[in-house]
Amino acid sequence: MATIRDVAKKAGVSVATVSRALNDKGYVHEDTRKLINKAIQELNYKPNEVARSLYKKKSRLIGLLLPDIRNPFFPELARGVEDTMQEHGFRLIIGNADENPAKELDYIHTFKQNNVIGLISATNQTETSYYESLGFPVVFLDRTSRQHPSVYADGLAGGKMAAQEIVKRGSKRITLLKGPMELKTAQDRFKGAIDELCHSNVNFNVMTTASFTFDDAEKTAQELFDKFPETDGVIAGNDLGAAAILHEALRRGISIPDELQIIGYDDIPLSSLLFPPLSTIRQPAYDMGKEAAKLLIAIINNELIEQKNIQLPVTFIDRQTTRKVEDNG
Amino acid sequence: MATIRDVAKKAGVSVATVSRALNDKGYVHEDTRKLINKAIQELNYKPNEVARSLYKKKSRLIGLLLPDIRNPFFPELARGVEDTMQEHGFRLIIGNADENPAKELDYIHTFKQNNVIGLISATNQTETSYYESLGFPVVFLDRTSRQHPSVYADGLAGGKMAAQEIVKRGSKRITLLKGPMELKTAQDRFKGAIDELCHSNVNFNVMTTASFTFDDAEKTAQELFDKFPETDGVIAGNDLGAAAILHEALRRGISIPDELQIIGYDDIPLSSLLFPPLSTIRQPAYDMGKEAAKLLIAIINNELIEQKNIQLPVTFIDRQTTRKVEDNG
DNA sequence: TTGAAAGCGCTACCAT
DNA sequence: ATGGTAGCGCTTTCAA
Repeated sequence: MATIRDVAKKAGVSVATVSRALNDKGYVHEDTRKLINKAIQELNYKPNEVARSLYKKKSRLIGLLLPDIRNPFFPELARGVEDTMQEHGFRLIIGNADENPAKELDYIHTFKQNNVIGLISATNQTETSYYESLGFPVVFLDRTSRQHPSVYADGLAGGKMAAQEIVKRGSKRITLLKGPMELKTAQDRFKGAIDELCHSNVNFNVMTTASFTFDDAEKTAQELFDKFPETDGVIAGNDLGAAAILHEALRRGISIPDELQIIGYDDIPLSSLLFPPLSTIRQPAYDMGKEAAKLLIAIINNELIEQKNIQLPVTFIDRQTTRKVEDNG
Repeated sequence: MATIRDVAKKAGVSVATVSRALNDKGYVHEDTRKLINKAIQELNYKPNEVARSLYKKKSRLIGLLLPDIRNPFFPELARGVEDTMQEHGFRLIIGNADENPAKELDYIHTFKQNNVIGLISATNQTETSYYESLGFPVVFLDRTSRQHPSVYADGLAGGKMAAQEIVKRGSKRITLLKGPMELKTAQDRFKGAIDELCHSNVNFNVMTTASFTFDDAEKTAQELFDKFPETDGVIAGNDLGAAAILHEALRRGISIPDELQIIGYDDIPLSSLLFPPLSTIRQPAYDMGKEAAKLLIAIINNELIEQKNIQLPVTFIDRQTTRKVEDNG
């Protein structure tokens, strides 16, 4: 591996000059620059980012912490972050916290020890103390926060919307699935839904799901039909949960959406691939990632931030697990 | 951030002694060690990995390069790698190459510039020259290779198995979906299937899918039913593709599995959540990730490797997009 | 058993 | 416009 010394020697200049040429800082004569570039070419020289980072105490690396890489919502988020970071010359290192505080802390250390220049965290932990005095800016993604900059979708509105749409379409005995307690975003959408349901003229009951994983989704689905067989409308905590409900309903020969309506949450790519395609509340995952990246970059560049908590709107995606609305006039 | 100097000062010893204590190298008196540990505690000292890495030219970081983080197969792979690496004290940095050679190369540079100690690559590019003379070991995952160590599932057997099972269950006019040309693993399973089909007594035709993405899967599904309406059995290139076929078939009112049988490939978590649940050839993604991690660690530790190309078996998962087999005697 | 000092590759200050 | 050099935090000889 060629070093800056090798380049300097080959170009017949000092390392200081090479460094200046490399970073476009200070004066470098045009001819000298050409000499240097030639040497760089010939040696296939790439600056050692570790040495750079050691001196500057900042790398070009951004940490991205995901709670569960297996939930399709998060890769989508990650892509939004990645694409934006790429454009701005930052590189992403992704950590998967696995809904596990110990792993989360571990990754935060790794990020810190490797001099990341900033961190985007999409984990669910309430333990915000991990993020204090890290020495680099943090943006929370898919999570609200007062103290830290954050990007999230409007969960209250989303929950309300889900309830409105399913009621409007005629469900009378609704089961509302409540996501994990510790997940603030899940609680928001739950709260939005329950508010709306309380103000409407329908019966409903509430079931709590332990987590947003495949396994728990399947368990919850089974339980739902055993406990509340008269349900004619389900508002799920996320699309994975909705997919499991849909699956179980079809298995039991329940006709969708005639006997049972289902509304999911997230609009993960899989949702349109289900049959019938899933009606859901769409969170703009990719855009959320993009916004978080832009926000972090702005902070890194010390731009003044007009809005450090960005809330993105959600939309109802009217597919085929809900009936066509009757009134339209 | 406390440095090793601070610790040394506080403990009243030299930095060299602290370093020795830190790394369990050379002699350190028990009393001195206690003093040092106390200082480390009080200062909440964490060694700077960047400085370490600069000197040793090796970090504790492992690069993992994924072709497409949105395809659920890869997060599964990643989890296998991650869990094993975690156990051994290595940290993972994940890059998403997005099926894009430029991004792939870019990540390889990032890994190199950040002194990763090893790399696991699950990308599809045939461009193996990127991986020459990197200065650290590389293990290919979900990809065969002669020159480099690799871990993959038996695609030939998988394709053959898919064909056998669907023929055994009575499909007579089969459409075989062929994955992207540049994807060696896809070609293997295709080859396995077509070999078997040629030796059997059924008609079949072949359709090529552009890529293994959600969008292309949907397009291919539409096309299939337009072009080959008489198809009574589909062997898909992967589960995403199979899900799209299933979706389109149900949309057109085709009864599954009575009129049409479908076999997928991968067994991603979503497959059992579809309705009817998808019959598929299972690749042990998590285990593949684990094996790749173990192999890389062995190479890093200079252990002698008895087997540098590890092939894992695939299995047929008999769910409900295939009929029950008739003969069983 | 311990410490002084060199050096990993780079940047930035200060001379020239 | 260019170069010498200190120093980022750590590990590792080598000497004591």
